[in-house]
Amino acid sequence: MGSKNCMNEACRGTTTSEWKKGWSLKSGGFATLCYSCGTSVEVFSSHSLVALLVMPSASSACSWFDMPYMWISDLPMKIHFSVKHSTQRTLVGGNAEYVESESTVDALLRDICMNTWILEIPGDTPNGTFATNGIRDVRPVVVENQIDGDKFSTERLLQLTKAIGSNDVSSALEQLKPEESMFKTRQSSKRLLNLAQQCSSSALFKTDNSRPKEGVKDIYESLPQPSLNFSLTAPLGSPSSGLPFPGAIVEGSEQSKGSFQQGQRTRHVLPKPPKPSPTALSETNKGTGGSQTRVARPPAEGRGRNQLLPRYWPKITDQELQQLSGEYPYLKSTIVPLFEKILSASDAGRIGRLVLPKACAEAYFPPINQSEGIPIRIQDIKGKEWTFQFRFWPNNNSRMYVLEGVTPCIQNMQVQAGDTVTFSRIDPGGQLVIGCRKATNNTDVQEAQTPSIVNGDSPGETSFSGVTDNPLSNGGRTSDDSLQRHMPISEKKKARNIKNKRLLMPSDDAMELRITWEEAQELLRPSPTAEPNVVMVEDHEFEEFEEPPIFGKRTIFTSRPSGEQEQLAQCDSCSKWRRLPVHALLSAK
DNA sequence: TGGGTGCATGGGG
DNA sequence: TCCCCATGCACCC
Repeated sequence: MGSKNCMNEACRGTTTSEWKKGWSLKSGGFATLCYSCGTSVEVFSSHSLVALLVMPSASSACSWFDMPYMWISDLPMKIHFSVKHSTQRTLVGGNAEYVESESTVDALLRDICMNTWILEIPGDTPNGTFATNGIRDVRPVVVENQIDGDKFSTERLLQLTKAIGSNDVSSALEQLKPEESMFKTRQSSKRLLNLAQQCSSSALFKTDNSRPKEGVKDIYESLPQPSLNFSLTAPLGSPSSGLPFPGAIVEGSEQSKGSFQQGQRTRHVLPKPPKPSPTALSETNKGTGGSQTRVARPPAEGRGRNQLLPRYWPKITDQELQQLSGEYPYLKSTIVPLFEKILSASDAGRIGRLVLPKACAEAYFPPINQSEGIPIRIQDIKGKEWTFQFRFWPNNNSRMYVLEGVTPCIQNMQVQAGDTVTFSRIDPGGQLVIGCRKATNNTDVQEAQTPSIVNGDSPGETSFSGVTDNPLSNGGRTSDDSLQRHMPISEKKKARNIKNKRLLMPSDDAMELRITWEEAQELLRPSPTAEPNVVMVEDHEFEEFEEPPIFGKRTIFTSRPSGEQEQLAQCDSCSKWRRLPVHALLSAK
């Protein structure tokens, strides 16, 4: 057995009181480090991390960092990290040569924070990788160093660092004056996009020093230009960009941690929202501006995304996206809407099972092989984390995916059947987020309430009272449940058969029909083009029309000089008042 | 007996 | 005709 060397190239020590495990190695196992280096790695891994990305001209800040800086191979930048530790000064210097877009830096830092990166310690340490191990409490701060380096003073850095030290990222960021805002030039946007894209396309970087840097440039060239939509809705990737990042790997040690995220992030793509089309993949909120346009967005790519029905496409406005982003001050810009579903009665019922569209489940949730499934953590938009059981049932040679245990969450969000639950993902990181949207019109509600609209009405009645009953408002048991319990089987089947959505009409229309025949009569009027024939019936003169009456503006009843009642309706075309056709009157009686 | 669980059924796309 | 999925329902505890 040969002598051991510390695998930190800067050390290479051969003697130590204790050998420690360092970063994971491509070849498996961990780097062997001397006690000192190993301890540094431990400290780094177990404490909050503060990363400051600064422009090269601020490289003087490097003198502050007391840890090996991280060279992200294949990326045209260096990031210096240091450990935020109670006994240590928290600051980092570094240089990121290509930083422009706030959103991309956010994405980068977010990824650093929430995922595991394999970072290479600079120098000739081909096997020297370093895992950040998804440090969750990282508070990344992006600090601009203006091209004019004077604006980015050491003093300023210290100010910011002080804020950081209190773990108050917001205040640290707020201290950044607008003129200090980074990322103002467009010059390097592509490179930054690429950077963030690479960061987000894999939670785990495998570095490869042997790869020529030209490859990076190729990726730049194929990147889309940043835009609001891009930054907010588009995952940082594009199929045409040649992603996944060629160096991306799924490290075995981390696979269990987020395997499904890996798979997605290496391929995800979210095309720009389609233009609102009259064919109804979109709906626009009344009286709102463009930012409120609710657009059905083809979701981020996932397994089987192509099979995703448009009805499950997330319909989310830019404004909502921004609101979502607002929930994550430093996570903004990469909330990726995945899919949504209008809650059915059974989804929102007491059983607590939310049926997931199969394609969505298979596209965006971890693959499961066992029927009992796996627990899955999903945050709501308030950041509260819920654990559901994601599982499936065999069903006709297929599967039926459900989320179990959703009742508390459903109740917490105060949603009910007809409301929409949305599933999004924070990228990078892959954290699933569940949100909700209240039904904006009765159609959605009614659709989900179909079971309540069963033959509860006796023949001859014209009431559509079932429409207004919300089955979820009383705990999910629908009114027809009790009815059906007392029905013979055949009647039950009949009742079920009536649950035909195509027979339904929007509630507004139904409401229109919740009137008496007398009231309906007032709405009858002759067709505008109809010419009456005057007929005498039992000495009474009636205008008779060939064409049936139509529903329209209310009619009025008047009395003739003879004392007889007649019904008049105003003609649309000529505005003249006309008598209603006799058969309308007769049938009304 | 009531609630939970898992599968079956059947309408509808 | 196939597949999805909302919901029914039998079984179990």
